Amino acid sequence: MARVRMRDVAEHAGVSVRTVSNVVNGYSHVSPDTRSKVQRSLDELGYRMDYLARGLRSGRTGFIALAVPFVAEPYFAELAEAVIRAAGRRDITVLIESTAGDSEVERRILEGGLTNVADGVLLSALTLPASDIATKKPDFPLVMLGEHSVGDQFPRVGIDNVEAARTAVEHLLGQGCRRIVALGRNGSENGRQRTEGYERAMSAARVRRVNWMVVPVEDWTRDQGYAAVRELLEGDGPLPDAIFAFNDALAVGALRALDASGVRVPEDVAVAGIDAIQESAYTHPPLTSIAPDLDVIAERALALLEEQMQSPNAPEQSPPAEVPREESAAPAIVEDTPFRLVIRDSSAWSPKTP
Amino acid sequence: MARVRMRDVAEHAGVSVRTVSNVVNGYSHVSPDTRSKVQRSLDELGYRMDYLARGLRSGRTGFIALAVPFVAEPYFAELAEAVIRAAGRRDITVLIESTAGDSEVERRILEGGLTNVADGVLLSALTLPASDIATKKPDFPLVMLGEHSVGDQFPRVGIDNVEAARTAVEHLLGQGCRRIVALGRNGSENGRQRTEGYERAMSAARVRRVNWMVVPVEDWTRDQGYAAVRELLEGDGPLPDAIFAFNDALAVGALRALDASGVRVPEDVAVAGIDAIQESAYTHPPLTSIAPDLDVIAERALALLEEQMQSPNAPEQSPPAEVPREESAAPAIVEDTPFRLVIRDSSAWSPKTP
DNA sequence: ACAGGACCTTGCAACGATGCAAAAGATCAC
DNA sequence: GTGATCTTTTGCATCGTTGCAAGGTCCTGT
Repeated sequence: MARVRMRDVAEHAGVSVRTVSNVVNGYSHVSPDTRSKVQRSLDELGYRMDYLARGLRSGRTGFIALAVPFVAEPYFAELAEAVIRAAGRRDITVLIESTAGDSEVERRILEGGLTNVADGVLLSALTLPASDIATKKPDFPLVMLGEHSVGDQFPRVGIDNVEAARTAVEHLLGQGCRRIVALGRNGSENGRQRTEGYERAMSAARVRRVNWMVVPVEDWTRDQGYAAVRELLEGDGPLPDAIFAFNDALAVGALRALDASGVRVPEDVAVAGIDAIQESAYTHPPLTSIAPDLDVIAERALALLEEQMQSPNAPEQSPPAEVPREESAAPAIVEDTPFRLVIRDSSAWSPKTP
Repeated sequence: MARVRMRDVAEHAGVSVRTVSNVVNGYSHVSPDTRSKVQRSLDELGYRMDYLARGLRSGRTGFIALAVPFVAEPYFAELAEAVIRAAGRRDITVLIESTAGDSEVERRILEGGLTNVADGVLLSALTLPASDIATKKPDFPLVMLGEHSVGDQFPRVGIDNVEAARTAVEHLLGQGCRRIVALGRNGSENGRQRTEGYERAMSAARVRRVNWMVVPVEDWTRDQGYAAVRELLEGDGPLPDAIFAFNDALAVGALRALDASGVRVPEDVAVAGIDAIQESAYTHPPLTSIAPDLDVIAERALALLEEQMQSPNAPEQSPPAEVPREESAAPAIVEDTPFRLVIRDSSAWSPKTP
């Protein structure tokens, strides 16, 4: 059975191809009679739209692309799930692309590598250096997820990383901890911001600088968290009384290392993370974490994307710019979405179940 | 800057559109002179292929679709990552679709809902009832992942679930466990097979039937594993001495429930799972599990898919079938891929680190 | 000098759908 | 009955690319 095209349906129903198209697209001026006749043929032949062909002609594919560094990282997987849910409510299909944390791939996406196949792009950039972001000005709908890009010339949706980190550290301070390790600084902007949140909280609590401690890692993964804490424990410095991990994956690794060394959590060392991935409710002990509202992030990101997709964009016929157009662009859209502090046993003494 | 088309490049370089196409596609009979001239224009104008248009004309999009029940389930996320890696080696882009475990969506995919946009489909079906699978005969390249479908008329790649389960249970038996609970039966074929593996192992070890125990769940998720074990512990029956969870997510939930109740693992109850998701190396204690080789699965699946994509398929002009074509189809291709038993502390007394 | 190739380049039509605008038919006021 | 208006249906061109096959040009061997 070869592919059924509109032409086939048209012949079967005895109408023109255009009329079939009208029925399929719910055009209003079609007589009920014709509509049902066509619909019957449609069903009978099992017609399915060729989205490629439609996309070619109409410029709309019905797809959006979501680019994340690693699909298998729980946070990104859960984010993807939220985006898929939100897109489903809008009859949009999500195409997920993995950048493998490669800045080359991220650059290619910024330059439009996915625009032919997707109407818009959600990019969760990991490594993209500020310089690249600053110079590019994409001519297609794009929304950045989660990362405060320096220039902020693209719309961005995500939690305020500084505030999130500060909230977590404040909580640990509130539990009486003072020697708090910040685990996870790396080259990323995100890492910088979470470091800043840590410093602000420590500073505000007047913790002596000698007790500050920032431990670098390469990636925000379980094994890096494990290795870093392992090293920390083997060192000869005094033990910290808390670990603030920049994400839950690091925290999971940290918990494992502490457990393996017989360090009690939270009695000896309290632990908190960021992301509140599902896994974090099942660690030993369950992990205190900052929970971004992924559904809100996805919803807002899609709304912003749709806004851009609807605006004519007017790339060519824009009237001669009055202002020389140098950085006179619209003010950056930066949406900070809400987050919650989820307190679990890893930082508190009132046991809870997942 | 509007979209740059081949026509624009052709004009800029002073050649025909077709020649540009030839250069872009690496056609061999192009003079070095022309090639470099075109290449220069290509770069200068920043040309990017419109994959939609190419796909429309040539029938090849360069995409394959991977449909999994839930992107956020670690096993599927890791599987997706493996598929993406394998596809990357072949210059294929993977489009990930989430079926949300909805058999309606799975059916739609089997009927070809993704064929316009993808050259082939990898489907990891969860709920698809045998009846549906049995009656459909897709006219596009399709490979099933992981699930032994009853009819097995589609190529399938994955571990032998019966053997995998048997291996895990044999290991627990080898540790001296006898009252082993199988955790995770549900309506799925996969669940049936893992139950069978459990039963075979128990039977072979001559464990008295009164000690067999199969606990049903709805989904193979952490919370279901937690709830089921919680219930088990609250019941008045004697405690099991081991839990064999049908996947690691269930095992993670089980471990948490045991931990919360103060049951020691593995001293009181040993635990083993299937999948060996990354998370399983970081549980308390680290989880013994069956590790399928995801890279092999992905690699073999793509190879089978490419085989189908290359074969002409000849759906219409096939010579009048000598045999009435009823179920005389080619023998099922079922590739069982290797797996390993990864022994960690949850079932053994020789401590290991992740 | 010329047929036969090999090499390079090109024009045309087509993939399956929709934008556009006009044609055909129906309805109504006067 | 006639034009005006509204509804319903249609034909044609077109989106950006590649398949096909032909048209050149330049060797090569005889």
